[in-house]
Amino acid sequence: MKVAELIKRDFPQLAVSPLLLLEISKIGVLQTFKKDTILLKEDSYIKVIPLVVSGLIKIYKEEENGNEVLLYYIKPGETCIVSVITAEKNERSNVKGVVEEDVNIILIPKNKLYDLRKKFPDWNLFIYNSFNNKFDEVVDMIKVLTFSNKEKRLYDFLVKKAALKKSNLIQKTHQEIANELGSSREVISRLLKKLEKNKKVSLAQKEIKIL
Amino acid sequence: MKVAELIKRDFPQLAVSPLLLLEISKIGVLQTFKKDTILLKEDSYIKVIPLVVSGLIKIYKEEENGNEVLLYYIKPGETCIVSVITAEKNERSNVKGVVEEDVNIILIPKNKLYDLRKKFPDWNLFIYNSFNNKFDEVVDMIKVLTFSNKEKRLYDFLVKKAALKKSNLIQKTHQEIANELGSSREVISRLLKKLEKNKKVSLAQKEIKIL
DNA sequence: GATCAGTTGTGACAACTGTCACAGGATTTT
DNA sequence: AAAATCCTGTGACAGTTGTCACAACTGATC
Repeated sequence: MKVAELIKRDFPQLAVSPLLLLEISKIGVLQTFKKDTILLKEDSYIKVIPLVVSGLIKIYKEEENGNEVLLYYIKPGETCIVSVITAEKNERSNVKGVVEEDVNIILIPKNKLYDLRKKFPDWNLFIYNSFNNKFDEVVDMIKVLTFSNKEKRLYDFLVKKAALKKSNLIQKTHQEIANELGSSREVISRLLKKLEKNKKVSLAQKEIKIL
Repeated sequence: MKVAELIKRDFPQLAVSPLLLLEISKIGVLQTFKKDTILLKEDSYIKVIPLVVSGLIKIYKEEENGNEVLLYYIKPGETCIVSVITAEKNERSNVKGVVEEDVNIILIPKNKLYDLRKKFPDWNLFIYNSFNNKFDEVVDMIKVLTFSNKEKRLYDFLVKKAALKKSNLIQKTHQEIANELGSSREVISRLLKKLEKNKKVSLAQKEIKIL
């Protein structure tokens, strides 16, 4: 499939302007990455902006001592908003991007951003939208972190992940979940057992089913 | 002082483009608000975008049951990024904005946003910058909420507040601090005592001094 | 200076979370 | 099928946080 068609299918926000669509299909390059590929390291400069066509990318924030928290996922039809903004400011990334499920992404060279921003008001709206969505997500996370316990945080995480995967089966180890939530394996195991007891999930090896 | 001069003084980011400056001084209206004025309610539509000239605005996220958390402050030279984006999307606000210290702000009518975005690339960069800064702040907050205890969160809060006030004296009751951090008064009192014992702060009625 | 409202201090207790220790399943490799 | 490795379950314990109860202090007003 051509880039232009992919865009039409997955980026309805952009579809309003055929001109922008044409531009992106001209400057964008379609590429595939496998699960666990590190697309973006902390402290590195941004060279390309990704538009996700299929698959899932996860964005982490790292702590000095090696800990990390998952901030959010980037799903098809979205771009990595922190990449865009960091690139425009010519700064280094302060988050980490890893492929969660094999992705197809359209890569736009960083040096085209200026043109897009200047020539296509639609591009800005798209960025504003993306920004708004991710901002809402992290603010919601702050709400949960402030007022709820780990059990709710864990359950929210599972439900959101299932929605993104469009499947109620989550294939992750307790350790992986602990890493993404910035907790410890034992705590996650305990809470999952509790959720199982309360008929919220069912458990198997490397597999959690949302009920 | 005229709006144009205020902008020149307080919005160096915008100063690059005399044209944009001129435009804002034409469409902006200078206005003053007293401490505790509610500038923005949750669920209300955005009518104007504020550019803070002096003073301080605080942005809250509310929970269903009445709890709230402080997300960040808006200081001179900054705009309310969520207002801009919410306005562009024609949605209702999902945060609350309150005057923390008497403010002078330049108000820009919402319906001028489209023009600014379309005609002035500088405006977009300004928005991108603001966005980036606030995003960093909330992400940092997530880091602290995930990996640190309330004592660090409290101390970080006090230090940041002092920096914004440009004074090491913070005039707040323990209850007010508890509300802003989404905690309870007793916990804050206890932790402040502990900080005092460790020579990090000194305490008096309605007053905390950072040492 | 007595009263009162608002603010701060503190002990007791329960719930939650992280850590350590170790056992026991499940899967893969040999 | 034995061994090795990875994954999960669980008890014990300590530190943190929220809540309740109540005392004590401060500043303002009468």
